[in-house]
Amino acid sequence: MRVLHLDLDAFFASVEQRDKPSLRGKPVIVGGLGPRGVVSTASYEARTSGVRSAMSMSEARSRCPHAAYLSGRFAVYRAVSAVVMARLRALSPVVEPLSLDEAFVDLAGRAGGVPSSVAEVRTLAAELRSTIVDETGVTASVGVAGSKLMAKIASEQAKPDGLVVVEPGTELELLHPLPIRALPGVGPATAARLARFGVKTVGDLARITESDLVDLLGEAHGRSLHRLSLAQDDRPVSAERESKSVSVEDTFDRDLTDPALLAAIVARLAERVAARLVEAGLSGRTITLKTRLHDFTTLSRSATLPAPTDDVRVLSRVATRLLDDVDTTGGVRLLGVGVSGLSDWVQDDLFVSERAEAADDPADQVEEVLHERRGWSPGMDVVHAVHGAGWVWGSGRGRVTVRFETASTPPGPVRTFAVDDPELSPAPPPVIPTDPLAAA
DNA sequence: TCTGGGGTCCTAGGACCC
DNA sequence: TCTGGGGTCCTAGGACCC
Repeated sequence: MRVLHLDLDAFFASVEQRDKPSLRGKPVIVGGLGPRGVVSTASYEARTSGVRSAMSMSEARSRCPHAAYLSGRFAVYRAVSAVVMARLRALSPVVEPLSLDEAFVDLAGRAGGVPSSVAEVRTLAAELRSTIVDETGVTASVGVAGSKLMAKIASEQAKPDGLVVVEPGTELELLHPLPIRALPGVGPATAARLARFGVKTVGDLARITESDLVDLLGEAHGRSLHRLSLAQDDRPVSAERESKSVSVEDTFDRDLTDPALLAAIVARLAERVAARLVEAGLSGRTITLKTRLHDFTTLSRSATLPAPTDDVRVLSRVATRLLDDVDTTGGVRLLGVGVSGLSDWVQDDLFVSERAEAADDPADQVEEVLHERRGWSPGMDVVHAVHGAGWVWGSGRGRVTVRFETASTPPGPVRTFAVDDPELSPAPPPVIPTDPLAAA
């Protein structure tokens, strides 16, 4: 019983009810209020009407027309969450937050060590829950067990405002009757696949051999679900997990088609990502553009730089270039820009700084320096003596791939050259369209 | 008016290297 | 000349989680 999982009940809605007494006892739904919003959190009163997280707001409104609909106050939720996490860290320093409203605690890191009896666990958890209500005004459900898997399942069983302790040896009797969706990693697609083999409960799953499960679901997924179905879970509670990507995305109230507008939006998203990177002291090598089309198909296009960057100009140039590879004529409902391959050092040195300061257009200079020092970087404009104007699509291992196109024929052909091809040289970038956003 | 925003992990194929 | 396997990096897509 060394792992504790805590989950705040209907967190966002509870905070709203706490701060506005007139909402108490009433259905409260927090989520996006625009035409394409979805439910983030529904209070228990709203759940009575069948409203659930991730449901479209339009459906929520038809199911529960009398609810209070709120867009959410994330700064407040973050502050409440910080109080809760601090309380957990006071219990044991080994705390792994999963989101604002959820965390694992490794009780082995506690001053008194792993509690030795169920009675001790109950006392500890009861004190924790009452402290949290006192300090924050919202209730928490807690599960305690020997593993992350069972602690999380226990807190789910405890909801709302309860406590479940799984005694050693009783795991399978709790686990096996549950639907497979109770296991982490079983979503709609996996559940549907397994249902075709008559697997509905975790107990059913436990009777499938590991090799059959691997054949059905793939190596990693098959093996891990096989183990979880037997309550075998030795994943450690990990306090410091480094982030692997940073991204920003926007869904538009209506589908957009104007290419200049789309390019300007991508540039703006890149600015937001860059700001987040700088704030976090991070930089990254791979830039990804995400595009969701009118029919909800989702595309991604990415390019990897020779060195990490947090420079808004580089991110913006590369991201807008990636957009050129996407056919947006049918309409776009979402655009996103992400950066991965993160480093916690910022790509910078005296050489780059001096050159950038001396330049009229620092973006050009940064690209030129990147080229001189590290090779061709994606998004860079180039000109080839034979093929004409193009831009760098990718590079590495002695080659550089260039996409050639004109305004009338995007996307054009892609050709590959040796990095030292004398016919190939950097070219001045085109003028970036200024502010068609005003037209939106 | 179906379907947000921020993430993580995995797979598969191709290029390239040894 | 043909055949080959392992490992890594990169890209694209998909499933999943809160």
